Amino acid sequence: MKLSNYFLPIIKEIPSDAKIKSHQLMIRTGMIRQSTSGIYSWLPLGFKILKKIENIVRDEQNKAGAIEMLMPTIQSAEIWKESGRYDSYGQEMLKINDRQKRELLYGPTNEELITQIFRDNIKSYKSLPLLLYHIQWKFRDEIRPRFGIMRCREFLMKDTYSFDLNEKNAEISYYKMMLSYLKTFERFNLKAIPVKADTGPIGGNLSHEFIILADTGESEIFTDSEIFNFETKLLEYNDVSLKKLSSHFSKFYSSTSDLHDVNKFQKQVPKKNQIIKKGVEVGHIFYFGQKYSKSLNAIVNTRESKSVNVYMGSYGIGVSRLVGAIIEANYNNNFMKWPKSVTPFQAVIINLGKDNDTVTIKANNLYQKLIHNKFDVILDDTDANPSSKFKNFELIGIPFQIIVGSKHHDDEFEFKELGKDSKIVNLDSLISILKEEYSNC
RNA sequence: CGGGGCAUAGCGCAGCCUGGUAGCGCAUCUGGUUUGGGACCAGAGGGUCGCAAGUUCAAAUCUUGCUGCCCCGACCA
Repeated sequence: MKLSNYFLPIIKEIPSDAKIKSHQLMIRTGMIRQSTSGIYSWLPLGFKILKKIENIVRDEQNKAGAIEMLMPTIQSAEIWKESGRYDSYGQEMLKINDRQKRELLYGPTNEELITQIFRDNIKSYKSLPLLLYHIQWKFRDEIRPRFGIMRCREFLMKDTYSFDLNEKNAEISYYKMMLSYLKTFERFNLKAIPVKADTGPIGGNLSHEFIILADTGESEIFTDSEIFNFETKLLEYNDVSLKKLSSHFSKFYSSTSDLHDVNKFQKQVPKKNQIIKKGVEVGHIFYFGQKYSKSLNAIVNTRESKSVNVYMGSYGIGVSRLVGAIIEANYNNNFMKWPKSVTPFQAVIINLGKDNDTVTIKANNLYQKLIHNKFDVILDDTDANPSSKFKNFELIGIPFQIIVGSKHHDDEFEFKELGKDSKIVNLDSLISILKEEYSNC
């Protein structure tokens, strides 16, 4: 992509409405623009990052054996009346009437709809276990939206639903998702801590929130530093691995403020290990058993020809919120820096030359070479001042810059990783460095 | 939903108290000089001053109502 052809509206001033860093940076770098309170447009840069995050979430869901589908944003009120949540969900639900005065709603979550689909189509234990997910926009009419996309009304969420024949199997599905979540967040270089959580309006009795530590977070967590001593890389989706996982995370104290037990915390966690920090909730998993399968009548036959209401769980990741959470976790005073897995461009070529001079030709040739090698790069081919180019691309946080100016010879390129000193490399090693850096993404 | 604040050019703001031809900075466009850390000169375009009503010879300015947005709180992914 050439910057001159791209849509990247950068703002020099800090927007007065934006109070936290991720919100400010997303506005300034032209990632998002507010449409109305709590509702945002995703401009090309932000959209690209959002999609990259979405794809990683998708990839890890697929690896865990979940199957993707897509349910609509608009749902009928009927099934919500059946489950009893049409009234109990409260004012966060956006209710809509169509021209026939039919009662519709913009889905805040999909337990009812997926359960309806399940009950209408699955009748046998042989179809179980089943993990279905979709990545779809949700709407929750927050009392007070704030912090940009961190607490907004319309947001992109991945939600998975598990269906099992009994409680024991359902627990396996639950821990599969827990493992999948840990692996997912690691791919963003984020440390997400699973903490025991309140089940809220979703209902149920086993639940973890996944919290990313950040001072601007809205959740407070209490945990044991030992909980971090855990390696998910070698764990697979089998009984042995899942058992290891569940025993590790039940061994150590970790709680949100809702369920926090001060005495237990003091007794169970050695002073030096006590962690009390703020964080951003980026995922939430629930096991709720037969809550919806009973109210919505989702029944399968067992091997013994008995009817059983299926045991279910639901598992959410705030995909759009993750964009903000990743920024909150990665910025410093001078710039933010995207993890390589989600960076909007893998590298930026900053051309400091003038029209048609040798520097510009060199920069264009490099651009072609990198495109040819399948790198996703952006070339700053504008005639802005060098200083503003440097500032802007630091702000945007692309991890690697290649600066092409008149200082260096034909086969010398200035290669700079954000936050580090630049070094001079030739074309071949430039390409192999980039290949190496992006080999895991 | 309670409390507070704001609404004037794309963005950030001044003007309002004390009514009298709409301003500044940044951004944009044109021309020129620049080009390794947010450059300079000259010029240009861009506004039903959130909406509606009222007071007045005259309203961005005073009054009333409405709408939108932001902040604090309770609530929540």
